[in-house]
Amino acid sequence: MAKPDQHRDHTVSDVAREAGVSKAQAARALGAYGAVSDAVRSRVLAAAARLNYRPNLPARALNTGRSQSVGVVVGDIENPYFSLATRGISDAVERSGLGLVLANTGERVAAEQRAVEMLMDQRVDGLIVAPASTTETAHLQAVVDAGRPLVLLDRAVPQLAVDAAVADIAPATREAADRLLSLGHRRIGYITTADGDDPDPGSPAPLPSPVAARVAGVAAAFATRGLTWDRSLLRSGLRGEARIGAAVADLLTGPDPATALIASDSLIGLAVVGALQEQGRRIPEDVSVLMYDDQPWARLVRPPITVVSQPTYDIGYAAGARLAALVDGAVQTAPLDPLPARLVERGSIGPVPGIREDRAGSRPEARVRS
Amino acid sequence: MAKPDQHRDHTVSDVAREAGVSKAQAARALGAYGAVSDAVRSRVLAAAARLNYRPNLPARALNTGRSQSVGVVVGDIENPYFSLATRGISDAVERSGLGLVLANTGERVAAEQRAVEMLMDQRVDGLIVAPASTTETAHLQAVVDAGRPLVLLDRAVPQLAVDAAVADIAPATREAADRLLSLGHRRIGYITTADGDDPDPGSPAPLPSPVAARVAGVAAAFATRGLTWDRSLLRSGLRGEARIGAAVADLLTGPDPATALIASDSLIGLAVVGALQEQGRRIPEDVSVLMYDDQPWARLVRPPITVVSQPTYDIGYAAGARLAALVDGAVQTAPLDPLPARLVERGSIGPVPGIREDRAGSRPEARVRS
DNA sequence: GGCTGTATTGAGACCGGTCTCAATGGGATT
DNA sequence: AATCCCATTGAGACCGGTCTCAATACAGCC
Repeated sequence: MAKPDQHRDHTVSDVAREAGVSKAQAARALGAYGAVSDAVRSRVLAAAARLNYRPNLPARALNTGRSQSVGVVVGDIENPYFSLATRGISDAVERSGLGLVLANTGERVAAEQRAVEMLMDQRVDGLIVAPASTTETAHLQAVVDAGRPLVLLDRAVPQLAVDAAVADIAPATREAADRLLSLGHRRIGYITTADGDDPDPGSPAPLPSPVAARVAGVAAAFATRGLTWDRSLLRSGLRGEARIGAAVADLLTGPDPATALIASDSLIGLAVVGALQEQGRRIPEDVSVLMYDDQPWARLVRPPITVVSQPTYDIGYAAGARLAALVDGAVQTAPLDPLPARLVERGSIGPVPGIREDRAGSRPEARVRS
Repeated sequence: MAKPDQHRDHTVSDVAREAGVSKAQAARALGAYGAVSDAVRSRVLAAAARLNYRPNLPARALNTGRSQSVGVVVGDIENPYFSLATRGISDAVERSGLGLVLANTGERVAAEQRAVEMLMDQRVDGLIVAPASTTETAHLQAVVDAGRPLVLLDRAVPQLAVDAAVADIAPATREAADRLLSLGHRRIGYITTADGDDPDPGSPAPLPSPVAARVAGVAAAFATRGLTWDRSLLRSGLRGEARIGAAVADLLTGPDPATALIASDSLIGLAVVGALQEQGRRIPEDVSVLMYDDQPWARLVRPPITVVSQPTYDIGYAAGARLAALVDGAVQTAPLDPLPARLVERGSIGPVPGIREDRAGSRPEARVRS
């Protein structure tokens, strides 16, 4: 029954023979390049259809050096931020007939380096990368040096002169922090998965740029009021619900606990809200909560979560569109401008609970682990 | 400044010359195939390192016919189900050193056909597809005929003799429906994005298999009690929050409204819960809600949502692992067995509101459009 | 020591396209 | 009608690997 599929699909030469023209002419007609007369073109195309000819893309890639596809390197496709951005990228590059090669790094720099290398070996026409590190970027510089278009996603890298599709989160962050300050909050905790706690106080924190920008925004809001944000309330490098829950518990206990928490992305927000529920803390009566990324569920929970909303799809789309343009040979155009983020106020932030003196009872410490 | 990057990266021949061996031997050492003495191998590898040699993957793909990558075709990467499954796939195939080429179809068959064709042209080593249609599968049959490994994701196709990584949702569905029945519900609405309402009553509905299985499970639960599920409560082909909201409103009005709603995936669940909140219906007092896929937010909303939970990541991982095995030349092994789904009861389902006679007041029809 | 068998080696064809370059041919120019 | 031009055509090199095959080398054997 199963004949030993000896049928080896047809090649340009087969089509040429079938159409009665030279291989070169057939190739030109099929590849839509060079000069071909209408008569020859239609005969070749007809022959190709008759034989059900399909081009061998690797062969084409071999001698053009381009593969009609772009690489996308993200930290975690499972993160709604990246999956939505990827959708935007996909929609954008598809319009240019480009395919998508995806690589997941788990936010590990080593994996990112391998992925980028592999994609370059594959001769992708361009690369979109959400860099895991702001400092270890030699592999990205190598992409630039090799002359391949590169667009960064979500995170800019100062020392890299390439386009970056990012949101302008500083203003909305400052606005959000200011809102918390006007509600009386002074102890504001910030929780992020990103690495880069600065062990040497005084040295600039090597946090990924968007996180750094957010943290800076918070600090700026304090500074505007002549106050100083207590940087010890920044918790970074937190992976997994358990560790985030522990950080939440930790931030809310002790002599001078946080009264508001900022979650650096929706995955963290999920863990924070879950931990608070589990620990019996009420939002916003006991703790105010602010989150980055406006996921659909944010307005369904009770109370709905106040968020800094980013146009994630659009950011991905912008990255894809710009990369497609560069692949098409656009000369260096104006840099991509950051897309606006905005504060969406919902019910999860409220006035600071009580005054320091009479806080007993409003913070049910015993209810941990319901 | 920008020197005309004339440097054309090094090839096997360059390495061979540098190592003082023949091109053939260098290629064998670099490609890790054929017979090479230790002495030659180490000299070649050293030379390669010195020149910073990188293989040209398209060239390799050209004459091996394999590209060290697999294609993944999903309906919508933005859907948490697919992004999580994709993560599983990615983790699984990465262990075999395979890359991932992603294609988004928007659940459109035509786009799926184009994507599959393109991936085949690219000579991917295998394909994972979540087919948009159960009936239009000629392009998938073509993959099989071409001898490329194919694994279906989430949805099986009866007439296609290939592996499928799916969840066994029928039992959990029957259990869920039975639970609703025992709570007194008789009017159960089912809402899905999938196409395939059967216009000809009597003809088998061409719903994608998992949806068909779920619908069948509901009907079976009714049948077990000697009842019949009113199929007019099935709403399919619903894309976009607006249309889902309208369907919800529609199902809940009229002489014999639904008292429970089943959302076929988490995106729909989101829209349903949102619509209910907006329309001023209380869960579960006015309407019971059941959803497929246990997203993290399901237990954070008030009340937490009762779900049929699928091991989505594992399904993706299983698909990826099986495909990798097939790519490695595994002979047809035992079919993948379905992974278990289970009912997770939370607070979103409750007894049917009142008895038909005195339902006034418990269903606030006027509150629509708050 | 001569013989057979296996491990290495190098030359060169080949994969399926693209592209250079010289040759061909018809139309426009004068 | 002769000349020039330009569009079209075909032959064949080439892209950077893999792989076949004959040649060579070295081992163990009688």
